[in-house]
Amino acid sequence: MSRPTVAGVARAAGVSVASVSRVLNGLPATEEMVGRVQRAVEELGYVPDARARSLKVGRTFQLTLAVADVGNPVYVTMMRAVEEVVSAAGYRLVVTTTGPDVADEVALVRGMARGYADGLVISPLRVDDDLIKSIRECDVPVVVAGNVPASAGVDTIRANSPKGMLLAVEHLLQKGRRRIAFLNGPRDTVPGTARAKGFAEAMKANGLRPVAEVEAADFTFAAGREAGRELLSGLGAGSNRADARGVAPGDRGRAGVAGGPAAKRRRSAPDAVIAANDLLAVGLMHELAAVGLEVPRDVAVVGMDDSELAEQSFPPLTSVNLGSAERGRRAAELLLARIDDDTRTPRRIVVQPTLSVRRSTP
Amino acid sequence: MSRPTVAGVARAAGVSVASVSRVLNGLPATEEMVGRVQRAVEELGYVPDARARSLKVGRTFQLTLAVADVGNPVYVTMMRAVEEVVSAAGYRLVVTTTGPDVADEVALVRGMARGYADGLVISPLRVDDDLIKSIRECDVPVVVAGNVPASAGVDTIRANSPKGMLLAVEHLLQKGRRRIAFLNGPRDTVPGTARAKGFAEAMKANGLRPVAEVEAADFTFAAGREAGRELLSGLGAGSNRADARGVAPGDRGRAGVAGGPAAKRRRSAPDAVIAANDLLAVGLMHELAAVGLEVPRDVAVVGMDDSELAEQSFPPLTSVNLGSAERGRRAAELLLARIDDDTRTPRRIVVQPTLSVRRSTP
DNA sequence: ATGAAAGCGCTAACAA
DNA sequence: TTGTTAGCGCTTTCAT
Repeated sequence: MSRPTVAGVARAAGVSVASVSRVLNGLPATEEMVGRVQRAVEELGYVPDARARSLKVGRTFQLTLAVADVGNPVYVTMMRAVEEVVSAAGYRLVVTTTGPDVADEVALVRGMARGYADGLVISPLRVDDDLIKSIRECDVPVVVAGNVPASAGVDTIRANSPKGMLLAVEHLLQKGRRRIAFLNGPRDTVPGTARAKGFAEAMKANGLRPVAEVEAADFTFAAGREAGRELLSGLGAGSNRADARGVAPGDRGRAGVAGGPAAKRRRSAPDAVIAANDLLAVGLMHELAAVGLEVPRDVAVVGMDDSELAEQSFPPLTSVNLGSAERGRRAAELLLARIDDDTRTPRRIVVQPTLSVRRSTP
Repeated sequence: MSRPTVAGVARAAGVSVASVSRVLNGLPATEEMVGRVQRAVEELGYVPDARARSLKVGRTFQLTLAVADVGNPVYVTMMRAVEEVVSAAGYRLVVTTTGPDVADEVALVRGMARGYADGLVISPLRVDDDLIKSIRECDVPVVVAGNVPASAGVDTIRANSPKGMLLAVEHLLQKGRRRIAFLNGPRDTVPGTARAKGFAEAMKANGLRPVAEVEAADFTFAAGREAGRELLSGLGAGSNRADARGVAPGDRGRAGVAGGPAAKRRRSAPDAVIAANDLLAVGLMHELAAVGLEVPRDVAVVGMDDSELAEQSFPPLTSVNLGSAERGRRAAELLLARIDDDTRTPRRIVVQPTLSVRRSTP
């Protein structure tokens, strides 16, 4: 025997399907009616079909969160925040992965028109006109957690990368580090662009010139290692190494400050690296260890995202908190608000960063 | 104007709705018919409604993967594997989080009857009769990635924890470590039970008695730190510290280690710890560092799951690979097979572990 | 307060 | 090959 339907329940209860539906939806009915229906429901183990219901009422009570890579811990933070808000509002949250290609993102947004969910929060890694077009044409509300032009006319919530970079640079400066290098992710991504720009500005504002800049192939640990290797091999980074254990714990071992023939080399060796996210930073730290450089003594490292990984890494990673939790929360709120009223003018919210100082900086 | 439907397309193309449906589903039609329909579809930007379609055909072409905690990197591995298999089979994968309570899991399984997806892979943290009952009664196929009794009559795929523990213990033994402690997760969970049992057996088989056993409140980093602290404070673990370079900078001054009945302490101080998963292991390593113990010199650490975190941690973590990727892959295959044929007898697959040796063991 | 019936958008008989 | 039509399971008028 197949799954019971309203009709089955109605038959079992000896009432009409309309009455069953009413009782199920808490609309007015007599005590007795409620009792009969509930008994029948119980007895048959009836569970209403969400597809049929949503076909009729035009809503699924599901919301989708689309992220590029479930392995990136920043999305974990965001997911948790989104989940909390949407479930409090009575929605189910489903998470899907897009992968790194913009084509996948476009396909996902287009697919939303099929009625899988009542709304979408998307955190796109790459953005192009196709994607913006698909978002604008999407029948269900979309909130972008990331940077898209205002002309797109869509609700967005984004981080303030330049400000975050400023926080990182100034923190390092305050700790006496001036030979700052930058380990970026792919520059053709939204965060990659924003962070490159932010880094350049922050350095300039402080009268500094970057010691080195490398671009990882992805925002992943593996890519971070590889790019870290490149960063270290291209420069005389090894010259930072303090003379091993002869150095007292308090001494930050700024070897090479004194002049000498190695001046040129020394000049180009970073005493600090800012990484565009925590995964890259951790990958870099592995490479630093591999060539015998100690963090933070020889090289200070600052990550971005302040994800769970920053806390878990060793040494714990100083990281720019770009407000992933708040972005997630507010993205969800924006989405709920737009579902509620589709005519409101699109909002563009910027979340301000803070710096979580840990032991990877002196 | 609202979203176009088959009727709209049919009108625009001057054909019947049935013809539209046929063309869309690739059923035989004349060149001209295909052309007309496709033109109309293009023009109107028509996208078929998945809800209506699935209401009619009885399938959603979506599969659900339910995990307890998106922050646990072992699920990342599993997710990736499941995703790969199901998307190759033409299904969308949606991921949902259950949280740690069995009630949430039961609610999720019951909810599947509402038709959200054509199948479910669930990796339950806690299992009780209610959950098993709900799985057995579930109208859509369910595959359990975890340990449920054979009597449940459900497809399962699980790890071989005892074997994994044996691998860990024997590896440590081979490296000359005999004072082995165990950092478990909550024992009222499926993995917690399995690993406690496995650890006890593995130790016994090698004629060893555990130096200490502690139970973390959750399978999380924070709980790992806390339980790690407990483990270290309850024992004279600090006595392991090689004298080496004097006092390390991170030394938190383990007062009371010197003097007193050191012999007793030393006997009970572990020279190796096996943690029930990677997050716990990493949490522990932070606590070890905090009391000035070096890994692996003073204490060797073995994690379980061989997740991305094992590779990312510092030092990289030796970890028992319980086959999360393979479990994910085969769980997905099992699910697809059952969707294909609901009458096949339930299979119970056990995946064999391997050991990924890294630098946290000597 | 309850019941009969229309219809959400689609597919699959069945008819032509 | 194409069109007509009956539902999939549900909610919601509109009568009663």
